[in-house]
Amino acid sequence: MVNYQPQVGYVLKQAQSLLRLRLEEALKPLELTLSQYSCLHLLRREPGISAAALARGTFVTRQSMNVMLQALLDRGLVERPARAESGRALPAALTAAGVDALDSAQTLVDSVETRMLSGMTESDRDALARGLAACVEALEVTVTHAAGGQGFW
Amino acid sequence: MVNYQPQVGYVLKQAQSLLRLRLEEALKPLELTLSQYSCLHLLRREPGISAAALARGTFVTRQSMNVMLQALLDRGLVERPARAESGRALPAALTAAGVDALDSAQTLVDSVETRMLSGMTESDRDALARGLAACVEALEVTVTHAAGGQGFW
DNA sequence: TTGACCATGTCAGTATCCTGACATACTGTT
DNA sequence: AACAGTATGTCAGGATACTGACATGGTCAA
Repeated sequence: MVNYQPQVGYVLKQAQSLLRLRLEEALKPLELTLSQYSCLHLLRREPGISAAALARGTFVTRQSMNVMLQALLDRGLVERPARAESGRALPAALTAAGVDALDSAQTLVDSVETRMLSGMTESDRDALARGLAACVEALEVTVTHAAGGQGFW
Repeated sequence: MVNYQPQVGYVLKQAQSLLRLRLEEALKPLELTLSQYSCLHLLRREPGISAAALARGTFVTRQSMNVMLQALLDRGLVERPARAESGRALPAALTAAGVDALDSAQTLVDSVETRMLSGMTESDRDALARGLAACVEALEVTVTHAAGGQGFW
């Protein structure tokens, strides 16, 4: 075998697929999808964020994010003014019910992630996180804009 | 900050999203989806494989795989008998055109992966691959069945 | 042989996400 | 002030993947 690079791409896809599956399973009792959880999580971290910024932070288009936000609005987990005070961006924020739902979800998500990282040493986890971060950096074209993506997980 | 675990999950999602994006961009000139490439790749590695097995190896359902296979059949990249000689499984295989398309795609995919892993040492790449493999193992419930998923990337 | 069990292929319906397009509001340059 | 450029929200349409269900074919135990 000449190069091992292909293995990394496949294992990356495999790990993310499996993690997504387990997280969806864990969140199912709460009637939350993984994307919705990501949205709520980012909303707690950055209250008043716009839908477009939410979309960038959760790796979906702003169109998809607005559909998702509408569902969360209908369920009373998120609130957003009908009109912006200044500019076009409509600042979204969690409601009290949204905070409660996120708290419940966070426990389940943390449990899955802890399971995923069990059996690894602290330095192993650091190496993994740094390796993945290096991949992201290498795949980014515009480094300037990328700096806006603050880790919120 | 108490625990770093959440960071790993987020960066994992970020890396996979970005890799997927770059691969889709790279494959676009060939009119191939990343899922279609994965399908062709696995078909070369395991000729005569069933659609259900293809689905497991590419992390989609067998229903989705059959739709994808139909498209590849229509384009003449894959061939599959109308009836099985024994059992229900219909063995699929690449056509000559399919091999050509895969060869072209492989070059593009390898280039993206090489870019992703650039700037990392050999031991960094090994650590990354081993860390991801450990995550997969920890998230699997049935280890016996999982052994069927041979890396084919 | 009979029956339960499992894997595969397939059909139907649904959900989610995407691309393309347009109008609106700010920003910076001329 | 006027203009191009950028960012946001939104509407419309299509592509892709999923869940649920059913029939078929093979396997294994009673």
